[in-house]
Amino acid sequence: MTQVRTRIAPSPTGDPHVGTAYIALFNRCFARQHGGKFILRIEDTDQMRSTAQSEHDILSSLQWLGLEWDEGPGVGGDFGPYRQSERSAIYAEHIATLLESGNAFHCFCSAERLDEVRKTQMAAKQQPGYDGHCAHLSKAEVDTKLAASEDYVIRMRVPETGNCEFHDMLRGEVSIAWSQIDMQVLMKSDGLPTYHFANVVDDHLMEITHVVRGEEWINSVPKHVLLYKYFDWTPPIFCHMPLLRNPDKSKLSKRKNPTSINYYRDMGYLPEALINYLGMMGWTMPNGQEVFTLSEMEDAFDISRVSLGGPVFDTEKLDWLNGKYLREAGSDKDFQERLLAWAQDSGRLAPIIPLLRQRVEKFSDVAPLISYFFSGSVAITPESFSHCKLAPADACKALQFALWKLEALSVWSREEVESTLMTLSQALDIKVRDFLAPLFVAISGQPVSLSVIDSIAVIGLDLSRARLRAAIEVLGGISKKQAKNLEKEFAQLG
RNA sequence: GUCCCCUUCGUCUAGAGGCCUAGGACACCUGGUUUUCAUCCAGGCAACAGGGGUUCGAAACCCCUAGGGGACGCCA
Repeated sequence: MTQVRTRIAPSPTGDPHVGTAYIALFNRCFARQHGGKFILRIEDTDQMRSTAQSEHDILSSLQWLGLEWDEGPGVGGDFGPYRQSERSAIYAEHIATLLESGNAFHCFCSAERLDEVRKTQMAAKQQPGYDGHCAHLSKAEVDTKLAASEDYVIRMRVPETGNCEFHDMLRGEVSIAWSQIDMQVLMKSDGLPTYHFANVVDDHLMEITHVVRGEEWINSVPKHVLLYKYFDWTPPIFCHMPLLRNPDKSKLSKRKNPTSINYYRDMGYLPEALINYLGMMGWTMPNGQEVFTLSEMEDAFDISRVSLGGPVFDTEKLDWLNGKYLREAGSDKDFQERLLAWAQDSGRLAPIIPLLRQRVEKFSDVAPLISYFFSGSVAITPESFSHCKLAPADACKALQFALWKLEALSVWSREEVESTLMTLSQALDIKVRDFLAPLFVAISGQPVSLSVIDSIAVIGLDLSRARLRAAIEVLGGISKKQAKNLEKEFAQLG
């Protein structure tokens, strides 16, 4: 019997997401349970959005959670490179095969034309998709266009009739009509592969036996099995996990919930508690045990015990669980060490020392001044803002705009935070002092504190976002309608 | 809109046709312990989406309806 090999394939385009950790956990447990290997592959084929920072954060947060990989970046292995941006030659070679066999074709359509087509189809209430415009160009026509160096992509051919039937480990037989499947782009005009193509090629070459991933992929399985067929490869076994949900049951998203693993780390959750909690999303130990370690989960793992209803990622139970670990696991000494490590390693202490020194006369003055750096939320009421010059509605707007600006920062530094907020206060034509007043309250819970700009820089986007949102709520919140108007106004600010 | 997936307490879930008067955990409520609070302990509230079948027997199997979610990109 061949060795089980599973993988997690994150795309380094943002914060390390708890959903990534969730899927990584199940992949790892499945592999370990079968004495197999768990592989990490970086899917950085989106040149525009992939960043080294994001890749670094994702890798280190998986490590923080204890989800180390057997093969992948930093570890090596016999199937590398494990970064798709370093595998271009492989994709070029494989796309040539498909072009030769006629299973893929050049497409010279412009983005504008495709938009147009899609719009027309939508208006006619048809299934949106590529209309096959370039599917039947003659070899001569293609050569002429290539010689004229026209931009092109490469698309796959798809059967027009019949159904694609495949097996899912958890859901059994699934059938999707080929007519539902678009002539997917495999190679983009920048010469890089799309997810669908790179994913299939890499999973095959890396000898992945089981693809365990989120339910969101289930509709693209036909594209993938078709590619396996075109290459005459055996497809892996598919297993689609339920998606983590917001309390309103929609797919877990940072707009509605903290989704960054960094947020949970900064809030002072223990990695083993977070892992334990993720392990109870859609899964239970055969003996019903609720508190368990990663290695206990790996030993007892049984993928057929996954339940398919999308679990709500609701932090109440996580809080209880984390408290239980804090109270019951380890000695008082361990607790002390972990607490100190958390405060120090979070990078929050060192940068505030210079600010702090100017304001204290004795060490005993320190604790009240810095408590908000080490808090999750700060206690505020509408009255906390009563000294602000801005009316509550304007303060709301200022806070929301500030949040959006901060979220858009590509580099997180004191200087960036400062210039962003200064520019924003000018754009809004509000005195800096008045503009910053509600921010002081939102971030520190007090009208006066250490520099709010430094504070934001130090506590980071995740915690800042949580506090700004909380403050907006306290000030009366923003309705959906208002949000739309604000978005418009914000866009005009430039 | 089209297609696909899903549906047990508010939330996470147990449940593989009779062991189900549907079990556990979180949250909530009540009581006990505790100088307060928290912890801890004991108890309580609370669910099989609806309708049809199949079967001696359905939370479980099948069908329909409803509800929820996802996908429909030169993003992954």
